[in-house]
Amino acid sequence: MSYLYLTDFLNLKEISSDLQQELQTCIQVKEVKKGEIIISKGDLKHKKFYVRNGLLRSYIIDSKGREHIYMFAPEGWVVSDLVSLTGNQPAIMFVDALEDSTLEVIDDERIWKLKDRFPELMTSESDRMLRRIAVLQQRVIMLLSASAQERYEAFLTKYPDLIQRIPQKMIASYLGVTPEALSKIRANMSKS
Amino acid sequence: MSYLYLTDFLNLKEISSDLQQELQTCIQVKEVKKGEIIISKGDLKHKKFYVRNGLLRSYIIDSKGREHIYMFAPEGWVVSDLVSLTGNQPAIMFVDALEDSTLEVIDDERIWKLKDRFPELMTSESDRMLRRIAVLQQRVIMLLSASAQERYEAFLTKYPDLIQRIPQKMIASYLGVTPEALSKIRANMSKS
DNA sequence: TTCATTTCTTAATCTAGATTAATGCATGAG
DNA sequence: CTCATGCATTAATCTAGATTAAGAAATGAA
Repeated sequence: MSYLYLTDFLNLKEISSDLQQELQTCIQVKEVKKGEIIISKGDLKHKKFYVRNGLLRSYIIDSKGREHIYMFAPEGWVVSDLVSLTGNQPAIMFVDALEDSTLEVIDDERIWKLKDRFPELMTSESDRMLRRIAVLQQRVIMLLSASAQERYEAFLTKYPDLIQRIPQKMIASYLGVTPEALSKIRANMSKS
Repeated sequence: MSYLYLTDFLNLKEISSDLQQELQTCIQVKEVKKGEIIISKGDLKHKKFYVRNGLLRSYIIDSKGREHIYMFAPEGWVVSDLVSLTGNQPAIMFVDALEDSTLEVIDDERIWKLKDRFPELMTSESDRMLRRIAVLQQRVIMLLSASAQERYEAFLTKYPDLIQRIPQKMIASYLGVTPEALSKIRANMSKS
């Protein structure tokens, strides 16, 4: 039954049964509990994870010991420390589960080898990268130009379904403000 | 003589003369003067530009009329409003020249058509996207976790050659601070 | 259920960086 | 060369959001 998820992961409408079968050997299903850490800073052979269901987050811990959330990954998203991973570097981020989740561990090297025979894999990867760039671009623009309240409002609009699933203090961290500041903003907003 | 540049753009060591010839038809050299605007917000059929030499920047203008620099593009870089471009949307950014520059205007649709015959084009594009993601990731992390001074110091380290070429107020804009704040930071730094 | 641990909220301060404003310097156009 | 416009600097204020602290509400483990 995981064919469905793979197709989704690859963002391909049509997928040949040949490719389907090959891809089966490139993924491995993994169940994780809420709170479980999947990638730690320093990990060397970390992986890419497709979220079948549940919710993950990736975050850094800065030099002063503060946590900053880089992204959330609900169902359908892929998380990893992409930059470290492709550069064969130790991870600089942590990834953990905010909910019990079902993941597909992606064996990227194996998929890489299929690219000659299935060029559509390249297209799919480009698509996914472009979407990541779009998210990051928007994030940079918001951090540069919008107030804390504006960033929160944009988050509400963009990810309305995530609000109920993520503790406020983590949304605050994602937005680059303290939990206290976000609380004040919310109080203000509900007044007017 | 522009073969050299194309090869560089594609990030390929070896390039077949067949591909080389095809690529010639996909680029067009363009000279721009300092101050010239190359992409404006709202533009529909905007392009991708490879900077052969010179220096460009891309920036947005927010709802309050403030300018925020999204990136600088010195020689060897590619600029465009990538997200809008691939989504066939009107540009949300401006791109202009900070120095007289020589550009290669890239006809992406035409290159796209070559991808079946030259799969190495896909690899090259993926590489470039990944590097863009790496830059954006670092930018988000800095904006979330570092003080204005720390961001400036990181900029100095990462782009030492750009300092002399870019007015201070534009570096300030890139870092997300006012020119006055950056000036104070620099005064502080030179004291100690 | 009960207790302990987080999370959220409110409030009093504090501070990095914004705003405003004035001055001296470059730089480029004529 | 001269003037005008924009750039960098300094300084006086102001403010969004940080910090600190404490209590209330929610969550979770035993």
